[in-house]
Amino acid sequence: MPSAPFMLESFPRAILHLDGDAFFASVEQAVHPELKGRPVVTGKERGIIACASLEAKALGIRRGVPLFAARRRHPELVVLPSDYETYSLYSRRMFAIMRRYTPSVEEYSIDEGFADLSGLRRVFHASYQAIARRMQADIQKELDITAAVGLSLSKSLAKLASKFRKPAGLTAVRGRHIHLFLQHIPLEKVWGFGHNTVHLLTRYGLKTAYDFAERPAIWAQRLLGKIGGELWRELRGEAVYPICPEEKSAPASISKCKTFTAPSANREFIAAMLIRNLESAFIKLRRHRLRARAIAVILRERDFSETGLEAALSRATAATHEAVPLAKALFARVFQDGKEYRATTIILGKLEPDELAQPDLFEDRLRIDKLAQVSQAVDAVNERFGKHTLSLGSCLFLERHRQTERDERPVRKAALLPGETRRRRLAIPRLFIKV
DNA sequence: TCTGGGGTCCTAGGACCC
DNA sequence: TCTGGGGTCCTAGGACCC
Repeated sequence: MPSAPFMLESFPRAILHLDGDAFFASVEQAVHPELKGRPVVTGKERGIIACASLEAKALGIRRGVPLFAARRRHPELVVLPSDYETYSLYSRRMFAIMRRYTPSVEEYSIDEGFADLSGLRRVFHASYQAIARRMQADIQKELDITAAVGLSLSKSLAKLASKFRKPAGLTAVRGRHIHLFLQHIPLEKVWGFGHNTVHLLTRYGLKTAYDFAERPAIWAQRLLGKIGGELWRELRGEAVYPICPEEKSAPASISKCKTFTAPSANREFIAAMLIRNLESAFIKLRRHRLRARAIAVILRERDFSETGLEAALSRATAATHEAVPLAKALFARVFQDGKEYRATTIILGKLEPDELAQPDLFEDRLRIDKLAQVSQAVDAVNERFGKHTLSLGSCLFLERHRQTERDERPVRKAALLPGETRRRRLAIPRLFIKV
């Protein structure tokens, strides 16, 4: 296949993508060294593998697989519940190490980040690869976990490069080698090409990322819209997507979804599950010091099809009780008798900072203040004694269905560095309040 | 691969207004 | 109460990500 380097008009950048290897499982092994060398998976609490250690991956175990299936074939698996507090602690430490080299670090997810190294060769008297290697070495030495790194001219290319040699690899793709690199990359590996897009591109006879990048720009743009045009440029080495070093901004929406193991047609039960989701979502909303102006209710049927409705609240609120009537009304319109459902979802949307909320002259101040106080008191109790210790009377129904499960977490926790904090939880019986 | 949970962004089309 | 063209806002739904 004839191929020539892609010509770049803008000044090339040095973008690094760092990806923690089997992050959750590796952190567990770092905190519990006795688990090293053993096949470890996390996700016990959901019954689905959230992360598989390198040893587990070697056995063919992948994330998303039901635990019982993996366990049946591999009884030696070490199955752990997720411990997000510790994972995010390690995540913060990992990004802190990256930021020693440049402030231009983007925390893309808990285990992945980007950094813009452009112009740093002179500062460090080292090549970009050498800087990347130091970063990797720091992480391995200080955190006892490994990370794969990709280095190239755009985020999309750097992300492809970091996946090229895993675990712990370093792959640099120079401008003049992009066209060769892309010939090894199947379409589905490209960040932003999902199932549907790959299927569409395949119908046009494309197989690799190179096939896509080698088409005319206008073709990509017309076929795949804005994203298509952007990815086309990114894959040719133009840094279209900037590194966003800003703190993760407030979320645009907060959702809570819960699947019940056996699909159910029981209206009362499903409604109770939904209100439980609503509570969880509002707890998270208040933790972010936000108010919601809209809520959506979605029900997932046995066949995985979904129906839902969204509606605006009469005012932005952070009090669960204010949203209950609307949630129930939406539920009544979405729910169909006789249909079996397997999951409920609540989405809080149109979020705004809590402190901006202006009281409306005609509102019932007393009632609103009271409800706000109730929510605050509930949060305080739950914060101290565990989520859902106090919940709405509407959830009482769930108590009859609740299965008691105890976590068998290993007792040891990661040691904290000065200035780091961790929240503690206490288990006490659940209470219910009726409003 | 029979499928968990939490997000973001884009686009088309309708409602409504001049 | 016949009708062009354009703008904005909103919602539903698709697609994708980790």
